[in-house]
Amino acid sequence: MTPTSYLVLGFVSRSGPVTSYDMKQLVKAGIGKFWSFPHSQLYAEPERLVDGGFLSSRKEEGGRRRRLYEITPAGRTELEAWLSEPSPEGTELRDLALLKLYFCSLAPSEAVVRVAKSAAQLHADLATEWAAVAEALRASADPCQAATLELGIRYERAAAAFWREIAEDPPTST
Amino acid sequence: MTPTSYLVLGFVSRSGPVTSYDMKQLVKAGIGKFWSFPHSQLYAEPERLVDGGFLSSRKEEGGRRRRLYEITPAGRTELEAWLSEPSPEGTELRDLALLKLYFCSLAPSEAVVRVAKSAAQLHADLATEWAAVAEALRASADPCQAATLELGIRYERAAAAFWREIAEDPPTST
DNA sequence: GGGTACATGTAATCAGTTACATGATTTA
DNA sequence: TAAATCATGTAACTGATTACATGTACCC
Repeated sequence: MTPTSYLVLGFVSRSGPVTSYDMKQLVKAGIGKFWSFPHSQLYAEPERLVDGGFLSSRKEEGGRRRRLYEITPAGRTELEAWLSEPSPEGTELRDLALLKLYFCSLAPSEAVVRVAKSAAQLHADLATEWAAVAEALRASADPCQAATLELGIRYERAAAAFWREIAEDPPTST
Repeated sequence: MTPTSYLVLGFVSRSGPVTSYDMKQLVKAGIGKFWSFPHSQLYAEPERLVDGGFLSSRKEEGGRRRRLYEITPAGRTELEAWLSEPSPEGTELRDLALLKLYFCSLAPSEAVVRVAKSAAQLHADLATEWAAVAEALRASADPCQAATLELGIRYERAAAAFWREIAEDPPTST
């Protein structure tokens, strides 16, 4: 079971019979803001879960003949067990700008400033964008999704501040 | 070119002739704290870069006959171009605990509290651990590496605080 | 001198990425 | 009715993960 497996199990369990395209939309509207899941995986992964007995699938008769997925008892058991057990892994913070900063001693300080300014702008924009999304979620729907976005927003704000500091006083300048 | 490519290019450029094992150690000491690179990639990727003309390799004669890598002019050009251009991608925040929180409406609130408490402890521990590493780096060596870790530390502190709040007032309780 | 941990890789599998391709709806 | 966009997948490739395997140094 990969993270994608649990993502799919969660969507199917929460949103009833869904298609891969539905999940693609759900990703785009929420978790996908900071953890990207390519849509081809949202087509491939449910098939694996059907093979494993965690989902059942059926095809629409008319129209687009889409594949609809539903969770099985085994799938529900698996998901609930996973949700209940602590995660000891910590966070992967994958950021190419940060990797560039890591090697900034190899670059001229103008380059570092350029990268830092662009990152500061980006993270500031993302923070405001997500804040709007979270606001909408909080009002209408699931507080769990809103809470998840909240950590993302806090990260984006911290990142924006951090990159502004780097742009002002790049580590190579000393 | 993948992120791993640039990681390897950066290490080889910064630390002169290095072996894959050296890079494994470098990862472990720094960037690997929040972005994991499995050691098998640190063996595979340099070979790809040699094929592409970005690195040269030679074998030690005596002893362990290890493979040592050095950067070529083409490799240096590639690395410097990459370092100088802004990164528009943003950060991937991959965290299984956060994914669990995203689906917390499917779990009993005791489970959410359990996961949140464990995550709070974990992130608090990581924050103090990295702070020590960053302190050592700041004193002896490269301020760029220390700066990079700094964002990691801020994230860990924010995450620890966030999860404490979740544990106290889980979203499902309402 | 036997065990343990460090060091150095390889191999097999599988997931993830990118690109391609086509059918169905809407809109101009 | 043609164009554009939304919807729904498939295929090829390649990188990442996991597991295996063996050699070397150190320490008890």
